[in-house]
Amino acid sequence: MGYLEELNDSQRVAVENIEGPTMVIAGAGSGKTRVLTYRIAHMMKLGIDPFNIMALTFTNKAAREMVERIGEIVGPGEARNITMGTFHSVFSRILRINSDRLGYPSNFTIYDTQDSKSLLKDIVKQFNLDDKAYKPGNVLGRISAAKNNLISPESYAMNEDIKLEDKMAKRPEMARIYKTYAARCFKAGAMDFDDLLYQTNVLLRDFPDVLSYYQQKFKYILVDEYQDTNHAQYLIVKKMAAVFENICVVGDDAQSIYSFRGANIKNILNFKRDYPDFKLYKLEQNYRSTKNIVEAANGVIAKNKDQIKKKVWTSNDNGDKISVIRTLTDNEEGKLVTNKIYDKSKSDGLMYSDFAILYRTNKQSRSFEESLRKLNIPYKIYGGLSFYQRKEIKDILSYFRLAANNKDEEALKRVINYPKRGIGKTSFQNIIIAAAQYGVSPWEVISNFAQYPVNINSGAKNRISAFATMIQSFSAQMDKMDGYALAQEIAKTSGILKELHTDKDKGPEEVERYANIEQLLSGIKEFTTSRADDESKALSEFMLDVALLTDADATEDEDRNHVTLMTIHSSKGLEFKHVYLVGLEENLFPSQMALNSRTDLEEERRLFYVAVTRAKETCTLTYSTSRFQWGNLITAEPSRFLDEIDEQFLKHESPPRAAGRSLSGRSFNRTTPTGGLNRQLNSRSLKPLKSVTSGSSTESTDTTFGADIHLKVGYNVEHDRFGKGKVTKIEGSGSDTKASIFFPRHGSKTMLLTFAKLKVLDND
DNA sequence: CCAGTACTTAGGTTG
DNA sequence: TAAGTACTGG
Repeated sequence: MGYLEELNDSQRVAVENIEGPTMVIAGAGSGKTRVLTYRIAHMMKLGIDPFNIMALTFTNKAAREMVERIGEIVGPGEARNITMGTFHSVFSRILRINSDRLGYPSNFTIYDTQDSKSLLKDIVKQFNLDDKAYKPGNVLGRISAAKNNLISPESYAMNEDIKLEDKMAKRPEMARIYKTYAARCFKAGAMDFDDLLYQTNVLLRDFPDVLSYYQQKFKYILVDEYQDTNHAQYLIVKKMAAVFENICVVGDDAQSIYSFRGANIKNILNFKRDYPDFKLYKLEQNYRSTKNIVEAANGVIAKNKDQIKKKVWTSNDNGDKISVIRTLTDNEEGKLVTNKIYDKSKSDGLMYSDFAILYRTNKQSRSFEESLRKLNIPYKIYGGLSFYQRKEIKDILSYFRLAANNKDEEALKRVINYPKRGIGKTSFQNIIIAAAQYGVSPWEVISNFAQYPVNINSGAKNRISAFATMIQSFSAQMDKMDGYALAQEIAKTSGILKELHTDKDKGPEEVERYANIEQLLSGIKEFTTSRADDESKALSEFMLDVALLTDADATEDEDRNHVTLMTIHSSKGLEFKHVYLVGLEENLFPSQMALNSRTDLEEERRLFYVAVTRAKETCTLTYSTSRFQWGNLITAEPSRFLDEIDEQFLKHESPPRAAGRSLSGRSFNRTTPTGGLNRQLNSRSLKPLKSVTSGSSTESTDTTFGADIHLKVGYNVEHDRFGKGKVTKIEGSGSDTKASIFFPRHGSKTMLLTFAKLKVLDND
């Protein structure tokens, strides 16, 4: 068992003691994942059947990587039999198997946040309520909190405290909305994210045989990031572990940063109460960061009142002090950080993937994006709008959803008139009203007007019926046709491809939208071809988990050498050699909303702790004295967290001022004409930057960057999507330069050079 | 029914 | 500022 020798003493005992309730408190960078991985591998070495192990992780990616590493120790075939994944994905699978108990179809749709909000908006409108008081986000948050605390619509309506709260918040009709929302979801055969946990609880509560089955099946349960579980998750785990009590939770109370979505830090503190004879292991040696970083972070987190006592330490070198840099504007902050990354990568011969820019809020990414683009540095933004939430992807997925589950109301709403087929809002509204009257789903109305008369003119009626027939024909193919073939068929027949393929306005965004659809389709193809013979290749199978996938889960087989931009929240569990933590200003970090309560402020502090401890070698903190917010410049104060770091760990740098350091003098590292541009486009679609400089920027030039790919008529080029082609025309100038290119396989395209992913093959 | 335009209002983190 | 919505004229 050589793997045991790779562990330090405290890690090893945590790996070896596999029986009974166990809590592992793991400081930042203390090898938590390694312990979890080896513990499971060790269990299997001792003869425990992987089918009896359930491991709940924070991201699907973490689960995948862990299975892979366990596979290296015990053999990949066996490792695959572990039930491993996020709460949401593991329990959605369990719910599909047992859906009939709850009256849901096994292919129930998973509504994402967009779907939920859209439905709530409808309901608020239908009830004629004030949409200012009942904003979809707020209403959903309220329902979500209720579900996370296992409060049904009925008990919600009867709870006096809740009634009072809602009355105070000027939302007296909340109970009615919750009830209707739940009913509409149920009728649509849909669960929202919170339902996946809520309904699992219902399942385990109301069906003792089901509970007993899973209690016997999962003799060993492991939960990662336990500090971020909410009440619903806590109860599921507790029930399932009740018979064998072989439950191992791993976490760090100092890194609890998800209370806003119901995470309850008390779960970790109450473990002792639930399992009095539990074993506690602490991992306190940090292997990741320098002494300066570890100790600076310790000093800050010590200011929190509520925490489990531990002393994180490291035997690593002192390393560099933490840099603190002030800039005058957010744009300057962007340029400064980008320049530093450029310089350091060159002087130290580093990969761009050694660098991360972390921020509190997604919108801060903008100034860094702009600067990185200008320096041609490849980057990837994580979070924000994920691939699956893009409009064109959601549109086509809605067809797939609707074909798989006709009752899916939100999918129907999305595509009944997309592409345009003359079915307007009023018609659809009347359908919804009729559906409510008859007590059926909208789909039943539109597929059977004879039985459910609706007040719609006959022309629209015919068009709707034609639409319903089309969907039915897709549904009929669902189990017969190969998923990829059906997806293609739907994309074509629905008119989506044509819609995105029209000859007019083929701007870069249209081109990319089309490319995204193609990417989705090729993803489906990959899915069907990778499936074993005994596994279903149906499109519905592909759809099962799509709503649960996030950007962080995307496999990165392509170019990994990019700077990472992400929120601190998404950086949890990751590490980078060089971390730039930006926007350290009062009201931004800590967030303005966290200033009113001690618990909120402590969570911000934990967030700061998480951010700093991502860094292995250097950590740079920046703040700006002014910042653009909603179009006007606001002044900003440095964050209190800067003051909370002991001066001995800090070095204050002054920003390199304009003299001789402006970007314009620097050459863009144009090794290949398209080098960085490609990756930026792959990373994320970005609108053309109209004026790149704004505010106080001192920068003088923003030349025809990107457009100076030296193309001439007659060149042969290669495009990521369209393959090889020949340039037939060049028009416009500067960043508006357009080229017409003839692709033998796709016809002639006109594209903006600034955005086209072109590679020049030759110039004969 | 649709497309273009004027207007309003954003508080933050995610599966 | 920018995105999303409501309105209005065709």
